[in-house]
Amino acid sequence: MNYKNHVTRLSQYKSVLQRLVKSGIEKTYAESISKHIGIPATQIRKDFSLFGIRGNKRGGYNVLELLEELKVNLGLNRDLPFILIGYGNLGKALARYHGFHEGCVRIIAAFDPKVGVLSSIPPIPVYPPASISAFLKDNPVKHAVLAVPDDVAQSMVDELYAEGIRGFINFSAIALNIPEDAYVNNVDLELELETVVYYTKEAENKEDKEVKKLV
Amino acid sequence: MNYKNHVTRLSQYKSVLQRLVKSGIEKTYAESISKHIGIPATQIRKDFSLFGIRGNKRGGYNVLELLEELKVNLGLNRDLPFILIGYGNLGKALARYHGFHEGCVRIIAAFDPKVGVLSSIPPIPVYPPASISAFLKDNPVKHAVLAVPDDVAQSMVDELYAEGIRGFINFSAIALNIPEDAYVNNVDLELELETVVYYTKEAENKEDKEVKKLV
DNA sequence: ATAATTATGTGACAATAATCACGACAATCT
DNA sequence: AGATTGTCGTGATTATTGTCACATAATTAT
Ligand SMILES: NC(=O)c1ccc[n+]([C@@H]2O[C@H](COP(=O)([O-])OP(=O)(O)OC[C@H]3O[C@@H](n4cnc5c(N)ncnc54)[C@H](O)[C@@H]3O)[C@@H](O)[C@H]2O)c1
Ligand SMILES: NC(=O)c1ccc[n+]([C@@H]2O[C@H](COP(=O)([O-])OP(=O)(O)OC[C@H]3O[C@@H](n4cnc5c(N)ncnc54)[C@H](O)[C@@H]3O)[C@@H](O)[C@H]2O)c1
Repeated sequence: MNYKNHVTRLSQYKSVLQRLVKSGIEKTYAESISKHIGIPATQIRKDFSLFGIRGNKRGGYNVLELLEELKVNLGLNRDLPFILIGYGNLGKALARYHGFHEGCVRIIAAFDPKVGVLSSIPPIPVYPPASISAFLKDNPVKHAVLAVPDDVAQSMVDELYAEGIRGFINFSAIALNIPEDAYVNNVDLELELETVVYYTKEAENKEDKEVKKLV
Repeated sequence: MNYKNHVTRLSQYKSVLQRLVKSGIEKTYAESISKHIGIPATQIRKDFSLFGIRGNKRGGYNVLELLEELKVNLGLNRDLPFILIGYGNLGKALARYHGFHEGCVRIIAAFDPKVGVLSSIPPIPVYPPASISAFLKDNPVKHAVLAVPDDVAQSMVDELYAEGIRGFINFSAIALNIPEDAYVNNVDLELELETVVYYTKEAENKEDKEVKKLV
């Protein structure tokens, strides 16, 4: 199966652990985490091993401790403000999402030219893009979510990089050029829908083949 | 680097090709596709080779033909209606996104209990969940986007599977159980933001190391 | 005490994926 | 026509990733 990569998996583990904490569970096991997310227990242990996370022989893992170690390894054990560029369809959805507040990630402000003046009506304040520079001088943010139209994405990255942003989540479909010391995560939602079509077709074909075999 | 997998890449190639078509470009080369998305040209050729896509020796690829072949291989050369379950923050964003209409993927209806009666005001009609079954009897849809709260996701999958849906895009954070002949693509947006934090930290550390080396 | 049980942790192995090196061959040039 | 160039296509090679088997430690049972 496709478990993506070790960092993604670490984040998935963290997500499960957060839910365990919420339900008041104190101890867990590789095997039971596996049941939650469908990643083999041995893979989970291997990942932990890789990151130097250790449990108790025969005793599994203390939920709170494990969660803390996962956070440390992911760099999520600190305040993590994000800014949001583009308060359109997708930007609004992200801004209004309350799940983030339970995690470590917080969107603290959005920027969109549609807003003439600064406004604090939505869950987060929305400012005109011209004020990004000033905002970042007061708020040491390192991460930005780009939910702007494809054709302005690159120029926004350039500007944001110049202002000190080093981590980007890019929802536009175009590839962005950035310096070595920054990181972009491209999230292409259209692609996410399309690949499902492929794999669904695959499943169909497999069935066909099996049917053929039986004949 | 992390180019995800061959299917994802195929979809990326398709996306570039669509843009080339729009700009009226007729011929392209592995090397120029590479420039657009940052995937090495040899990887691109290897992928094409794997899927039996062939170009012209020294002549590159005919854009329209290549696009068509990519679509065929991805299973996107046909009508691909999706239904959307959950018309909340994220559901609305997806429903209102116009990029889909230019591609092959179309969301034709949404279902949400907040709508008491059927309504056609938004870009797509939104119906109460009780009418899913009836709707699918009239419309042979195979794919669904799940943008519902975490705690109802599994029960919706069960219901949708029973009604014939075989491909799912799941935006909730919990893993879904499905039969072998169906496919779920989990898209966890919180995780997408979090992993950026990790990689940004990595870049920082790398810098630190280099600084150390110089000292 | 000793044995049995149940997890963890990790090195060895297997599978998968990416890169490289180079041959084939069509187009263009001389 | 023959040489040259540019691009493709792919087998061989290397790197990455996942799986497995089993040694190890803690706990429980006898
Ligand atoms: N909405 C979706 O479901 C969806 C799906 C796939 C991809 N995407 C991609 O996500 C991105 C955003 O999509 P959307 O649907 O939210 O688009 P949208 O048009 O609704 O929103 C874009 C927003 O960006 C703002 N904007 C424009 N220039 C700006 C600038 N320089 N600085 C700050 N803000 C600026 C616009 O005013 C607008 O509000 C696009 O690249 C789109 O291709 C969206
Ligand atoms: N919005 C985001 O940015 C974001 C980010 C990360 C994850 N998510 C995840 O995406 C999912 C949706 O998030 P959201 O922000 O859109 O939530 P939301 O609460 O705004 O929307 C959920 C919608 O689902 C509807 N719903 C409830 N039960 C239903 C049912 N049985 N059938 C059909 N519809 C039903 C609700 O009426 C609501 O409109 C959640 O699982 C959330 O964790 C969202």
